[in-house]
Amino acid sequence: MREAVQGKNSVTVNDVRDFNTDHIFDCGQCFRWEREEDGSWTGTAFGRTVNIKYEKGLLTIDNASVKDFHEIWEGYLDLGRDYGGIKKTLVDGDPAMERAVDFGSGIRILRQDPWETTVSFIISQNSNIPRIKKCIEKLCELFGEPIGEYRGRQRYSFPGPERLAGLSREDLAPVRLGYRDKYIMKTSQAVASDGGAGLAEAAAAPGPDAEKYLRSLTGIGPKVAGCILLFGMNKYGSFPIDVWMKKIMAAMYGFEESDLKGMSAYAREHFGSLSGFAQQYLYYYARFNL
DNA sequence: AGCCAGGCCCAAC
DNA sequence: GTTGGGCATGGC
Repeated sequence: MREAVQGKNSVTVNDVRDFNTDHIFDCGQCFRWEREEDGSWTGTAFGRTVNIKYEKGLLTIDNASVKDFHEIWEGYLDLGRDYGGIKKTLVDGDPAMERAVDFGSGIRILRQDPWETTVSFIISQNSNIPRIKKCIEKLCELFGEPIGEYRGRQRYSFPGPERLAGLSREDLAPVRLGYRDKYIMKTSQAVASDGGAGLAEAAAAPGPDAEKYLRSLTGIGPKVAGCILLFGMNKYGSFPIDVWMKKIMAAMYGFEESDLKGMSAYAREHFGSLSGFAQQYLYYYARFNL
């Protein structure tokens, strides 16, 4: 457990390494964080809105208590993990990976809520990040719970499966989900049908079992499942491949962009249980350099 | 204006 | 089991 110091409605943590808020919140793993003028980031997770600032080893979380820090943010930000060690392992004998790791050296894989991650990545398919963010914010405004005002704006929680399961296409129309509306409806109904037990079991199960459950839901194929496994279920052997990953795997490792199987096999062999971390360094590098 | 986006479903091989 | 067309919408 990290030592955290209570300030005026804020918490500070010292000696945080391998951490960069721009890398973390702008690497496509989360959609509810916005960059402020001063370079800090404001966002909502697990029903709380905070502002996170990082400078030279000092992490400041505003609108949070030490209790919140240990209950939510320490885990969410994955502060217990040795990213230095992970990077060293990945970079060893791989100059391409070294470039990617240097570029996104402060990336951390957030430990997000499984349900929010599931819905978010169903929405993400065949879309782009600015639009995905807008859809999710609208979804929360319309169907989440108001959780108080922060920095001059009312904030909303992410709506649970029971709430979304009761909605019609007409209800969802203002969210502008396009054809994904029926995926959200069907998956919400399926998850709510057992009170979320199936999803919770999947999150606690080994990767392949979790993937089987996710693939049984409507609107979740291999790529979306991979993202949910990685960002919402702590399955770090997952290596989701989207169009950007195809491009970077072609550019850096010489694959044909159509050779998904080859890419997956390569990740399994060379990155193994660290495939998810490798994927994030490569994805972030691709997004800003290709 | 037109192409593309953190793809999936479904039908046809 | 693989492949290809269709899909809603908006960012750029």
